[in-house]
Parts: sequence; C-alpha cells; structure tokens
Amino acid sequence: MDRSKALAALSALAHETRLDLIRLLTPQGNEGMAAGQIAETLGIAAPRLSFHLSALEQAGLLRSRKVARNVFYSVDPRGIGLTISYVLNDCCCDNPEVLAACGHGRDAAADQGVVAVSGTENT
Amino acid sequence: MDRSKALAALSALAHETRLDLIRLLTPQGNEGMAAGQIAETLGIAAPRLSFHLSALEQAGLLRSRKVARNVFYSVDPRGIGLTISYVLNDCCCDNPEVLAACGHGRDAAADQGVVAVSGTENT
DNA sequence: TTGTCAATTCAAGTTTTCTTGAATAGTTGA
DNA sequence: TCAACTATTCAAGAAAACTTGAATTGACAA
Repeated sequence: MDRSKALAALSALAHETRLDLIRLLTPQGNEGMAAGQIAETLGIAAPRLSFHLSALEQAGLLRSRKVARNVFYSVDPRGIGLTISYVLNDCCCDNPEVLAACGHGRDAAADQGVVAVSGTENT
Repeated sequence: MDRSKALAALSALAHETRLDLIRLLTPQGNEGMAAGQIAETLGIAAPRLSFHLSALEQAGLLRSRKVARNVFYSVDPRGIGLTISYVLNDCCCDNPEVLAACGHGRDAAADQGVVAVSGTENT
C-alpha cells in the first residue's frame, strides 16, 4: 500500500461515525448490510450516511453492490489490514514494542527480547 | 483504550506530516530527537512542527522531555500499539481476514476462527 | 405511465483543521 | 545584564471536512 492510499484510509478511519460503520459491518461479512438498514441501525440521516459510506469506499475500506433498489455495503478486510500494516510496517519499522503493545506481533516482540512492555493498561 | 482516545489517536495519525514524524522518530527509540533537528530534517517551519508535535503528544503517540534549551520528542510505542489494537480488536472484532491482511496476526489467521490473539484482554 | 421507495447528489452554511509570520517565553553563555 | 538560541504561542486567513434539507436518479410495482 502506498503512502497516499494509506493516508486516505487513515483519514477515513479517523471519524466516529465511520468507525461505527466498520464496527457494525465487520461482523456481517461479505453479505454486508443495505444502506437503509444501516441508517436505521445507527440512527443517522441518509445523506450523511451516504457521505461517510462513500468516504470509506473511496478509501478502499468498504465495498458495495446493488441488489434491486438496495445497495449493500460490506467491509474490505484487506483494505483495513493493509492500512494497519502500513502503520506497523512502513511507519513504525516493525518496532517490537509497538507490535507488543498492539497484541498482534508476539513473535517479533519475543524474538527481539523486547524489554518488558511497560505495564499493560488493560491486563 | 477508550473510544475517544482511539479516535484522537487515529486523527493524529491521519496527516502526512505527522506520519513522517512517526516514521522519523520510531527508529530513534527513547532518546528521540530535538525539535530543531526534526524541523531541519523534514524541512518544515518551526511553528508548523510545533503544531503537529503537540497534536501527536496530545494524542498519546509521542512523549517529550526538556534537555537544556532543547525539547526531545520520542514515540510512545504503547500509544501507537494500543491505537492499532483498538482498530483490530474493538472495531474489527479480531476478524481473521483483517488480521491476515495486516500480517501481524499469523496465529489467528492460521487458526481461522480463533479469537485468541488479542494479548490485551483474552482468557 | 404513474407513484413509491432507496439511495445519492446538490447547495449552503458551519465547524474544524492547517499554515504562516509575528510575538513571546525560557535557557544558556559572555 | 545582554545577546543568542530553542521552542512555543498567538492571530489571521485559507483550506478541508462535515451536516442538513431539498432535489435528483434509478428501480420496482400497480
């Protein structure tokens, strides 16, 4: 993932409503959810939802498909994963302490004999 | 990490200059780098740098310490790690496809269906 | 065709974020 | 004390992002 795509994806993630959308849609898998149903679930106005869905899709974090009158939106797990990977890999150079703190890089952390992660917050 | 902190951290990451700062400072470890040296390295004006450094520190992604006339900034690996963890864990429910795509969830990806990795709050 | 429904686009206004030069605070050495 | 240096804060303006109601498009059913 290149610089500008990663930046677009991070900007897309950096909004409460859009984070809610990711949270809502991820468990729905590939089927996703129709815009109308999303709007109802989150209680937000249609144009506003459309704006945010479009931002996420533009950033490569969501996909959409039309079914009759409805448009179903689903997450693009690869888009999200690659964005995270960009931060960890390209920006943080796979820093072991970062990986340890994010809880998904045990190998790297262990391999490099990282100095004990200064007290984890929610353990 | 709670919702609003995660959002602040993501917003802080979603800017080119600030991503450059993370990229520059991560390899410097705890010692970090003085503001003036950072400004020179990245070629940006002092007030602008101050603005972005402060945004990152406010968001818990950087730390600072004064040494004589200088202020040294260094990354807070835990802040970055917990932010990533929030996205993967809280927003994406440790979705195996997301973890697989981000390349730091080998176990979960391999096991497909295991929700175990999240070093932060499992078992 | 006509009416209805689902979703998006438009336009306007508001708010937030970012950049820049000028001014300010704090530290050090002469 | 004074001058030099480092960094931050301030103020103003510019740019970008967000929200809202109205209008529009496209699909379907009667």
